[in-house]
Amino acid sequence: MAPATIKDLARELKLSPSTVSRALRDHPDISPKTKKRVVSLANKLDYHPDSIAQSLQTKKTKTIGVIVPEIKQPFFASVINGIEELAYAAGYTIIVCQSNETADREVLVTRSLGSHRVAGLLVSLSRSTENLDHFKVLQRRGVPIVFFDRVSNDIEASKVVVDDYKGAFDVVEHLIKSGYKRIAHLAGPKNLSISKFRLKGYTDALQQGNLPLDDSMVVYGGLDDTDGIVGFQKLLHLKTLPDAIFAVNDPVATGAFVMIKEHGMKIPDDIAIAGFSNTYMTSLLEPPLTTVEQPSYEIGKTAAQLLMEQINSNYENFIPKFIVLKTHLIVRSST
Amino acid sequence: MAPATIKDLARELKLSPSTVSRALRDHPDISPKTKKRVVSLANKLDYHPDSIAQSLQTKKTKTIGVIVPEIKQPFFASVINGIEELAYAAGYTIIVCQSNETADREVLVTRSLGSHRVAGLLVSLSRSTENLDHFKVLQRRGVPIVFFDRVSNDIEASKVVVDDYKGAFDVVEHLIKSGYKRIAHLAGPKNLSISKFRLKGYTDALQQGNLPLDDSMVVYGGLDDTDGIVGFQKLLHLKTLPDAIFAVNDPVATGAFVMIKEHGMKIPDDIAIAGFSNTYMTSLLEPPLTTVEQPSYEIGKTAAQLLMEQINSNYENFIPKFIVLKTHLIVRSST
DNA sequence: CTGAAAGCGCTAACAG
DNA sequence: CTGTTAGCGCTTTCAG
Repeated sequence: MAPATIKDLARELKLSPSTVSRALRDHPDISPKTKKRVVSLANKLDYHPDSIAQSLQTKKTKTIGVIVPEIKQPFFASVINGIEELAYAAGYTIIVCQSNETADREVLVTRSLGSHRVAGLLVSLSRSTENLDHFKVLQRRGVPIVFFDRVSNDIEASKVVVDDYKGAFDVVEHLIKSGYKRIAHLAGPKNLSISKFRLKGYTDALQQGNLPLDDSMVVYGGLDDTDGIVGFQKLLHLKTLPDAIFAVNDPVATGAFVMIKEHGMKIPDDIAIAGFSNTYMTSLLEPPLTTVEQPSYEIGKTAAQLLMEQINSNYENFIPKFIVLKTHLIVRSST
Repeated sequence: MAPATIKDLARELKLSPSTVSRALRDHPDISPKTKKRVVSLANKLDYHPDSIAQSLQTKKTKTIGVIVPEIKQPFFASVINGIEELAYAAGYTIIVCQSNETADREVLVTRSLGSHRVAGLLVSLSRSTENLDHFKVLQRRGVPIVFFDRVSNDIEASKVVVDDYKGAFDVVEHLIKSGYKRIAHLAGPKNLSISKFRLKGYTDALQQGNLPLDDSMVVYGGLDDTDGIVGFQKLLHLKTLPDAIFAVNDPVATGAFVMIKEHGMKIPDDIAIAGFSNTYMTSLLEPPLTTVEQPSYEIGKTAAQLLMEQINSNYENFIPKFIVLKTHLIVRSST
């Protein structure tokens, strides 16, 4: 059974489609009596406006696109929850896409979202993204974009991040104060903003703590637990082992964590370890992991908030905002 | 800058819009020469078809709606990945919505998806859903729906589940064979299909193992770690404590796990514990958790596959399929 | 207060 | 092989 249309209502009520349309949207021109008749029939026939047709007409949709590297990363799942809460309250639907950490796929989904005429875009960059032209095309069309967590300087747009620098600095400072002297860093992909800031926080904390910088103590890798495993194995080749490790994020920390134990070393006595994000599972490890809390849900809400504002503004002379949310050191017994 | 339309291309090439439209879609009627001209200009102007307009015309969209209770549950995140892979390969976009485990919200997002004229729906029921009319409305409109994991008998549709009964039976049988005599069950919400089957697997395994059924050993709750915490506390009130616990899923098992340790009991010596799903974190617990592997990614792919078939069929005399995927017992040292 | 007419961007007969 | 025409369901002038 085909869904009821405005025409159906009009025919049945002996009104014109335009009148029905106005009545449905509570236009002041329409008499209360007519409105009641229209609304009551609409309910009876279970009428719902065809948002496709609406969009074609108004050139606007009530959907916003979200691009994340991977849904399965708990951090992003939580960000999406934040986005959804706000978007939903504003009557928007979200389309979630994954770049699977590849630039190619990111370009494709961005285009697809553009073709869907999304009202705006919320993006966390894939780890292999270098070129941002695919986003600029949409911006030129007037599609607002807000970046979060993984951002780039090569594009003018509002951005929401956490203070990765300070988060990293705090955790390394904590390690130093706890007496660790040889602190290694399992770093993330070199081109990611989060990797850079966390690395900088690490080096600055070492310097302030008067500890020597040692390039061999920094191992670059990806962001998954397997990268933690590989990274730790590289550290094992050093002449002198580190006495503490700061990993770029929790999954990497977890991978290293497992390897440390497999090598029969005690945490934190033989080697201490800390992560970044405070994903749920870190609290369940034995010993529980020291980490840095990132307000993931807040990031989502804030980014969505900014996007909504931009959508509802006449974006002539729009000034991008750069919002930095606070992190919070969580000390547990792994350090 | 407004995006280029078919009209723009037509004007520039001195062709009619229909010719351009056909050329773009590689229609056999069009001469190779014309096609080339059209395609090359399209690339130059960065033309992409307006999928909104396409949908309005064809009454079809290339989007499929996905409704899950919560994205943040790793099981569902993984299912979504499976769905996405298949949908994406078939040129479909997915709109992911959460019911947040409430029936009200489920009704709202279902309607919204209907209004978006999705080509089909993939659904895992919220835990408070009793009435399925909101889905039946869409089915009557010809929108195919495939249910997965959390399904209901009250609706005729294809369904994809795992063998919850056997999974539960296997794990409880394993507990019995390992010598445990007083096996408790932290059960899920009573009205969920998965709860019922896992409970039945539990009771049947006890019977086959000649162990007495004891209602006080079955504690009903939700599906989160907090439910595991609460559930375990209820078990503590028993005169004789259980020597093993089978939890309806991993989060519940984890909650109980933490409480057991907090009470100073040893796993598995004082009390053994097993979960269901094989989420990643279960392998990291100390001791690692015995659980039942659910092929979450496969569930997503299979459900999407069924949906695609149904979308591409003339659903006159469509016969719903019921697919049961195998589970796999994973024995670790918590039992 | 209501209606008629046009058009959003695209596709699909039907002609030529 | 290409063009003309009509229309998807809705909103929006412009008239009454």
